[in-house]
Amino acid sequence: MLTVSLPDGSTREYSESTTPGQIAAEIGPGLARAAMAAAVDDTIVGLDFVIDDGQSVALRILTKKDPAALGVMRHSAAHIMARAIMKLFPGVQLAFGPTIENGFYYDFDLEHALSEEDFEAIEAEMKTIIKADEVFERIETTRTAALEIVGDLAQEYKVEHITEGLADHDQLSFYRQGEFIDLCRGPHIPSAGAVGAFKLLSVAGAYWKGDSSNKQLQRVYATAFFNKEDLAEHLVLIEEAKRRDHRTLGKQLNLFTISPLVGPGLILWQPKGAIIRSTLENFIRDELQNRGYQPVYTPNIGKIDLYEKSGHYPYYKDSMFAPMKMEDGNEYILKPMNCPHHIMIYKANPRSYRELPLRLAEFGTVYRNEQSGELNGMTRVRGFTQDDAHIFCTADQVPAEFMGCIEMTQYVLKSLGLDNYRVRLGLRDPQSDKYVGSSKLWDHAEKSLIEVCQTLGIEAECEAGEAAFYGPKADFVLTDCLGREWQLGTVQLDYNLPSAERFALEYVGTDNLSHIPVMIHRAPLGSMERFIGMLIEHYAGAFPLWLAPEQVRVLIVSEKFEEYGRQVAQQLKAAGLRVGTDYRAEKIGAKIRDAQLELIPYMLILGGREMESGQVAIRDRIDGDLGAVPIAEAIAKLQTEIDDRVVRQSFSGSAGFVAKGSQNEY
RNA sequence: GCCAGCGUAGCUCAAUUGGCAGAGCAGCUGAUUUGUAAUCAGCAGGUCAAGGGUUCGAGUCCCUUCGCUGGCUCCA
Repeated sequence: MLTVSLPDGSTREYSESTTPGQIAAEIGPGLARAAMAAAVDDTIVGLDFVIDDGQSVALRILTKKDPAALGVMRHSAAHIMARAIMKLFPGVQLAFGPTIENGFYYDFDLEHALSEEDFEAIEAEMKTIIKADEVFERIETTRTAALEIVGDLAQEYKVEHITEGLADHDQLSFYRQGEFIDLCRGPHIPSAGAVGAFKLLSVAGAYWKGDSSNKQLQRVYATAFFNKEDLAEHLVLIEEAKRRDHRTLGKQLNLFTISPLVGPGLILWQPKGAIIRSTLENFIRDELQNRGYQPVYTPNIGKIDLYEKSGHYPYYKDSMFAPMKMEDGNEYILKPMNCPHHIMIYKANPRSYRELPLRLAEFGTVYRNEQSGELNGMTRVRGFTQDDAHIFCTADQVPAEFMGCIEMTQYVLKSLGLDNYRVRLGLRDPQSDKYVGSSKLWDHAEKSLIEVCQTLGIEAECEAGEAAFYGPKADFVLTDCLGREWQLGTVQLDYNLPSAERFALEYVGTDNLSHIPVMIHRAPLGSMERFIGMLIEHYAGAFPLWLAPEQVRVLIVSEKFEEYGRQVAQQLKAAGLRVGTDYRAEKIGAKIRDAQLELIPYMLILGGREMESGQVAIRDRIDGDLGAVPIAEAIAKLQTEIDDRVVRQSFSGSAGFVAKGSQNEY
């Protein structure tokens, strides 16, 4: 007896094995037509999946409306793409072709170097395949038979995959569609016709099995949807992301520039970008002071011996700028981290438990020689400034310090209108013994990390094995207004650098004995470069008033009012506002347009009426003309908005972009 | 670093099979004195990324280097 329960609560009984496809057909021809896949006890399967007799299962038929069906269809689309490419180019070797966040890719090894020029032909071929609407047929085989099949097809990568990756699978499956057959776990949609709309997006190199010592394959990225409208919507979001690209906006709005002559990956902050950065830095500086941090300054270079001692140099030599050799025999390097310098400040005095926690903060600029292919605008650079601090504390103080770090990050992000984030807790891999520090310390720390997140009501996910060898960590992952993820700030415990093997840090405890402190690295924003790069994209260049480089611009209706304009501008400046002026001999419409395009939050428009009444006409970037008010009133309005750090507008759509931010830089 | 693509004025982009390097915006000068998203005219602006080669002739074809883009690998 086979019992199948359906989402509506009803149950059906069968005397023998059956499939979701058959059950859907029984329920109704409409459902059978709409069915794409099924979920049996929450496992996604194809409609041809055999539900064995003698069990009791929950079944859901998945139609085009189910997000899970989209993933199934996209994988089928990957097969269709592979089939098309094999048809067009001889000697294609297939590697892997999985579904990803917003689409799918397939890795190929072929003689012809694929380029976007080939996309048209591939898409045309795919269209033909989809139109033919052939079924995806599942073929189950034994290992031996499977090896024979891929051997006959001369698919070397599949042979290797069966022999190695699938070594412990006795039973394997293939999917056949027309002449195309591919080793595949499935499931697939019933037939190709259900792929409503698709588009090839890009081609890129990718190493076989993600290992750079392996051969590089050609990866084609694409996406697919059940209907044209969804695809169009997705493409609009891709366009929106392009429009917000911080590299484009940074150039347009004169925020920063990169000069090949200065060097790739080295950011030159233009005055407008520098205002944003320094405003943000001042904000954080105030907050650090409130929270008991002490500012320190350390140089940009240090003797190589310092980094030998910390262990960084031997390990990260390749991604550091080469040492500078001096005539006296000493070698110096550009600092890739601030922590060893801060440690030396700690070590400059004998420390008592009474001084702990000692919190040393610095906007420290560090240099890392990132691989050239890795550089990207402000988000991946060779010189960057961390909003860094190191906390030296006792093991008992770790939970409170950790709590403080998280709270500060929460506060900072909230002040920027960044509400959508989660915390990723990197914990030990229980199998590994690579970790520094006693397991008692680790237990204590990991437990307190989890508890603090719970107390603060933060969405936290634990990832075993993601901890650094020297301590557990918490990374902030922010989702921006387009749904893209950015890895930003981090809090990391460190049992390594203070240890006797490294810097042998000490403090005298209440027991008058020497103890080793715990060190916490933390940076709520991560790097100023990456963070502001992200902010530019999140705000699409339209910064909230408190951060806007030019907060208000005075526009005069004609040159007759220039003198009045100067008076108004002077008053705004005196009130501490960042004011710009436009006294050009242009029509007011042109001046407004220019200010609008430069994303100036407020314009004050001055003509005869305003001059006579001592008023200003406020024009809001978002809401337009707000009418005339006395100057003092306009100033008060802007100041309130600045003091409250109001974030007025940020596009909020859910593009579901893939998390492409690289890892944090600690 | 690797694979692929790209590089023309400050910016966005043209330039036919290899045949006189162009436009809009921005800039400068002048005129205009303007009421809520573009006033008009003139001027100036280039080692076509750099270097080498093929050719009667190269922005265009080939090679090398640099830079950028999309990915991969890496990321304290």
